[in-house]
Amino acid sequence: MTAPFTPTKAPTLQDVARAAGVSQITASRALGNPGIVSDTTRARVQQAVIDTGYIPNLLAGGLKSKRSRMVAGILPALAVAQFLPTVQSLTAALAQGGYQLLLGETFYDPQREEEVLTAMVSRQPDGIVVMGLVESEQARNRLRKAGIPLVETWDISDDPLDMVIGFSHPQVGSALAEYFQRTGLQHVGIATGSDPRALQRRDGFVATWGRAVPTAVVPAPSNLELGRKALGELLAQDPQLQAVVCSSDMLAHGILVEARARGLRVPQDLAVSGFGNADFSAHMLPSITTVHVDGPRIGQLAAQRIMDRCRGVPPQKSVLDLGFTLIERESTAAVPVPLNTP
Amino acid sequence: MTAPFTPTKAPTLQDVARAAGVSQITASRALGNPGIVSDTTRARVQQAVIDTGYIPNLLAGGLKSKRSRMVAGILPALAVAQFLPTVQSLTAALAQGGYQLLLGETFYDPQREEEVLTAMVSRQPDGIVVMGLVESEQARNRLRKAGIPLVETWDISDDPLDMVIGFSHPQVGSALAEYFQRTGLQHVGIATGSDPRALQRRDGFVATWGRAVPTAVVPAPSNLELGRKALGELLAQDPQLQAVVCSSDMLAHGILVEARARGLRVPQDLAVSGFGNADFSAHMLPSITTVHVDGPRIGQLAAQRIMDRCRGVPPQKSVLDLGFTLIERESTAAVPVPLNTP
DNA sequence: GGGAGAAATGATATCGTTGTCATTCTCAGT
DNA sequence: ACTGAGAATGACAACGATATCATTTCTCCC
Repeated sequence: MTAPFTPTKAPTLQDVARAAGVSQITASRALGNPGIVSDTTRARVQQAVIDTGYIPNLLAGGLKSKRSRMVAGILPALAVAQFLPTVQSLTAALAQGGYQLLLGETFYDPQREEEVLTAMVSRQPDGIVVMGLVESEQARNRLRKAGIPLVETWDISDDPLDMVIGFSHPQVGSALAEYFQRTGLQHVGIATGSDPRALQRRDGFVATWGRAVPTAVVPAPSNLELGRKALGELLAQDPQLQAVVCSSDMLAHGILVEARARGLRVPQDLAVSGFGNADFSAHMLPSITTVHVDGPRIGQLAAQRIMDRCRGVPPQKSVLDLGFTLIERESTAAVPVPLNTP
Repeated sequence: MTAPFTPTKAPTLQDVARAAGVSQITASRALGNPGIVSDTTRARVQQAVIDTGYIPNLLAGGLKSKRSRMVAGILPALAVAQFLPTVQSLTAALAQGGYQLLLGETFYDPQREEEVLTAMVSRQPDGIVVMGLVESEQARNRLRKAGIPLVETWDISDDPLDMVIGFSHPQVGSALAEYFQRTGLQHVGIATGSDPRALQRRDGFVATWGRAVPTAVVPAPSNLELGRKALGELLAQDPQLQAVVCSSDMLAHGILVEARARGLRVPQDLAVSGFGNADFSAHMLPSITTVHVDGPRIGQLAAQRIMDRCRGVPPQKSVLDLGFTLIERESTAAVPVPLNTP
């Protein structure tokens, strides 16, 4: 029978203070608010920290100060590649400010979302960053009451819980529809993941396109294999298919592969577009036309907004539309009508 | 001048106890140790929780109980795709046990590693999971003293800090060398990321191969573009190049693309292998020969070991070699000698 | 030299929970 | 009815830091 793991007794601020010959509270100030202690005291405390190997207990500090210096980051799944640059820049920006990221995955499941959010809130994060919007109405209510600074990202909303940094998915769909309208291609299909934002882009596309189009919906998160299958489905729906609009670059990649397997040339026989501007898209053969969104900036801004708010900076405009850019590349380059036609 | 954000006064256990008409400590037990309170009391407390909207403060609980119910997860960067399945299964397994993941990125930088680990330790995690081994000697010392359950993963080690779950990178390199030796190909090159484990695989390859090979080292994390460039470098070093061994599937993918750009057929003119068995590898044209490692299992085992240790289960064998599998696919399929030759 | 004001330090209470020990209550067994 | 074991509950202190208010020490200027 072994005793459960218990941390070996670590030195506390009390030990540091004793070693430095000052009171505990002075030691606390020397570390947390160095400006208000004398130079000699500060030096003595700093030396004592080194001697004792003291590492502050942020749980204890956070309990009293109500600043946990943690931020919750919630996303559907790490496998959703489009969010990774955002999460990466978020952690980096937070780390710089002394904050850490608490990670939660919802798997596009409202119930999981509620559980994850409750688990997060109980850890008293100083802020919450959500990839996408908070779906569950119950979760929305609880978050409103919790009053924790919150940033919803990768979307915009009429009814934000707090702050929103993103762009309009219907507009993306609409822009893609306009782009393909200019190509003059008639037989356009859609391959889309089943997540809410991808479906919004599809709806935006269809609305602007003006008529129904063959569609293959694959479960999110999408991948290359699903892209290959999707092309089969779309060709079954319309053997004269000329173009496929995809909800992710990996899906578009799958279309590319399957097209080659079937002897279809891209873009001559089939035009393909993606979404997200993945790091591989510019370097494929053919390179993939896609929609670029500044993911790292989203993460960086979210981190900044939350840290600002904790420092007492008044809230800025709460809905920030970062927009998007359609990047035309080889996978749709055989367009008969030039892009800049008015 | 706005006041800094402060959480609105949330109901505490005290409020729940008052609402339920019991003492605070009984309320605590009703929630944390339901077996030892009477059925009626438990029901009253649970109702009070709902009425008040109580969410426990795990910071406070953790301070006293010395159980933060958080686990630190440290990886070089989220952009290193091979770790994602591990992190994903880790968060999932931890969430199931009521634990949350604190994320830290080191960017292959020992100093960052130290900073990140200090930041983590100060949040009193119940365990730490590191992708790879802890590099910095100073960090290793501090972690030894901290006495926190720790799992190093994706590698094995003679001198583990605590627990290790992974496999031998030199052995991977060696297995690849043996495989390519059976093919009879003479002109083999290596395209590798600059991270320590990729370099170990390279060294293992070279040791078994028996002589120096053309090598292109690209900065980690690797991507498709770097793979394309690497093929150029390797062809410059050896115009008769017949095969490229890559340190990641994305790098191999880049080789594939660049080969096509140069009119080289894979595998007839150039054999290519990767590492990691990315989700796209099996579905490419040609599919990519690669080395498979059970990433999700690593995450799941790491979570289990740490949670077990917190529950008092005695430490198991501290070094666990999960091995790896070489998966032969089309990108090396034109081998003249059958794979199973003794 | 005296006193005002700032700088530096300290004492005490507190954050919200759980561990420990003490107390009350219930009920079977004699 | 009495004892004692066990169940159920409670009182109190403590976790390790910071907020608040109080006190001491120093500096500077008239």
